[in-house]
Amino acid sequence: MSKKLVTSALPYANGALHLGHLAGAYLPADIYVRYLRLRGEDVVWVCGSDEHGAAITIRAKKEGITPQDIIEKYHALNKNTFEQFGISFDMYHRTSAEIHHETAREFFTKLYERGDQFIEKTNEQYYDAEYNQFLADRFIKGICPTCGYEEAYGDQCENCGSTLSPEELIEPVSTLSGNKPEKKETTHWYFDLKKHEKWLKEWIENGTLDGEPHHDPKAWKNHVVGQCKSWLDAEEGLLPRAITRDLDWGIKVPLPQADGKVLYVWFDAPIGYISATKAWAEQNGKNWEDYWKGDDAELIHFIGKDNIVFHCIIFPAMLKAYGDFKLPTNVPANQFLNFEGDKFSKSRGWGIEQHEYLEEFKDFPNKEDALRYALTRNMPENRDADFKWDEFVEFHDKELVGNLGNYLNRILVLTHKYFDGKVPASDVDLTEKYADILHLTASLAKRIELFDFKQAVNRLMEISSWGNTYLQDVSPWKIYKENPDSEEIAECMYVSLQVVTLLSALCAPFIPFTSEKIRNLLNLPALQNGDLNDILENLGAGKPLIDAGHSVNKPELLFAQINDRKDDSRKQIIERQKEKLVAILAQKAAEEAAKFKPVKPEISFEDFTKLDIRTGKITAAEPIKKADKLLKLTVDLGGQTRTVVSGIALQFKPEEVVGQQVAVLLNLAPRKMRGVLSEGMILMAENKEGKLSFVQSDEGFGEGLEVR
RNA sequence: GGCGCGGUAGCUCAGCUGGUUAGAGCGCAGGAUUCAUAAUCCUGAGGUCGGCGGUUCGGGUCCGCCUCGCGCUACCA
Repeated sequence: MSKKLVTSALPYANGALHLGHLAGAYLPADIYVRYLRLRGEDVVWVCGSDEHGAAITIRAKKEGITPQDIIEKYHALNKNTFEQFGISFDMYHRTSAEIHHETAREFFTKLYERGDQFIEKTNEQYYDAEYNQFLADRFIKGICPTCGYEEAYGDQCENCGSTLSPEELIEPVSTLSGNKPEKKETTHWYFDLKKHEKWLKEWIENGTLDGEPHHDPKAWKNHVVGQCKSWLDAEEGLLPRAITRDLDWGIKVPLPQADGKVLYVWFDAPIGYISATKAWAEQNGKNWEDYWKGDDAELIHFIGKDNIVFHCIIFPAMLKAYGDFKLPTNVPANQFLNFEGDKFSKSRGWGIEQHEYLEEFKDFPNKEDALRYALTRNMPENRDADFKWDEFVEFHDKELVGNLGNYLNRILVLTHKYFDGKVPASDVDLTEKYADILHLTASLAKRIELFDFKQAVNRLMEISSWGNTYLQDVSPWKIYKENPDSEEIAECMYVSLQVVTLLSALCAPFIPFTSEKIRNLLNLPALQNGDLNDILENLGAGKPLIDAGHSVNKPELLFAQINDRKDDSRKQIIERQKEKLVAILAQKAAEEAAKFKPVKPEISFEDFTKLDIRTGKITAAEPIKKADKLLKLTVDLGGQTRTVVSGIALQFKPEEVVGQQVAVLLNLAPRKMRGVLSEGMILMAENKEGKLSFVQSDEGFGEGLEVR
């Protein structure tokens, strides 16, 4: 039997996870793994906390605590929350563990010793002399060259969103000492991805590895293969990627000349899958290598779409460079889940985190499965999806309550009513009765195997729906009025109890808590690994899944309706969530209205007079090739005309701006853009929506006049 | 501009390697039923499958062009 190793993206131990994470990489993997276990497969599912990286140290410094405090907090929170949702990892490890440090160092050393995998580069980087430390991008703050924001980081300005490098910051400051950092030479190692480009292309596009078939590329999701191709087909190809950083939090680079350097977190994180497997194997008396290197080993990564390139290109390249490791047979990445029409955003409070949900819904019966179901039903498998509370309610009340829960309840009530809670005997031909549900069951299984969980869970409801329809068609309550001893009643209940038993097992991967409840109500033993095989076999052979004479327990409701006339407590929980969103929107609107951008640092009058701004008129305009946003403008300045390139093409068509009065900054250093030399800058005002408006003098006032 | 993903009923989405009258759930209209958590079941209305062209006996499904949405990327002095 093949050995399957399943991984889910390691959550960064710097914060809690929201519903989008759950729907992206953990819930689908849980469904898949639970299913495989029920089929008796040899499967191991590993995950864990990703606990390195500069973001954690920065946050620690800001909050006056240690990085260790942070990772302890979030490792515990995330691990615990996953457990509560029934996310059934075989191992939830952490990258701060010694076994991981060893594994990652060993991995690095092996590639280093191969000699041809890494490129060593020395360049100048900012250094904080007081702290005796090189500064990672995020340790440097300064003024954003684009928007003038004073708190921009060395990698990104959080005000305008532009991507920066530390060198671009104006007046850079170390966040450690607050001093101006100095430049100093430092050496780093880069992974030479270019060497792997050729076989990666083969592997991704054709599914062949070393000339042998490896996997069916058509079985991979379109967007996964597409994004990989987009990288592999890029003009410049795959660029070398830095594997080391100057930082004191992480895995020390195992080289004598690399004091004060750690492995870049992206390099050590995926190796976490390996060390987690080692830890699991140690605890369970297994050999981890069977799952990573064995001939019959299969590797499957569950991730969100932001991680595709790492798991389909970079990590496979690392594994191949190391040698012996099997590469993933599939990477069923999900897209993103939005929340009520917008992206999840912690800072804006938009969305709900997993542990928050558990807290807010603590009085909501079967809250774990209610959410698991809603997220599965609307999983972002092939495109972005949107989580809405109204949909949550609809799925819950219509499908879990009305279809599944109600069906079980009907069957249990009738079994007690007519047969004293015992499964009646019947000589009905089950093969014939099973025809439809056998087909649906096979389809459900197939869909899970294809990572199509949304369709799979639909099949589950279709089976329940088949049961409801069948019951309605026979209507034993009608027959009972005429002839209480009719064979037909026994037959109908006998068949229905088979269906309910089938549902108790088939629902387990999706809604495990409910599965357990149904098993209890049916007075059946808890499901064991491999049980689904027996069930499928009996189903195919027309044999009963629950025997005549077996006693079932008294009915109990599986799910309590949210829109309940007699009890609005659950509806109130939902309403509270919706109200929170309304409040956030209102607050946001208020803030926007009151916002006044901070004034830039004071300048002297002399500074101002350096600017030479004059009135002008656009006399010609044309688009620039291969540039979406740029227009080439010819501006009449009275005694002179100039060519100015302006980034306004998204909002203005060339013909619209001809004749436009403008103000032009004339003494700005000329600059070539997309092959056109720009000799000035058109002044524009920009509103909150990003809409542009020309700054201009009155029509006919004149060209070339100075603006002061 | 380049690359990728997507555009199917009012809404959310299925439609495998091209093949008979294009499907489901919700919503809507009508009806049946009472075992059941105002649950269930049946019937119906509703789609020029983003647009144009091509390959084919036949295209939602393949190819080309266009268009719209999203993502990455270049450009924004």
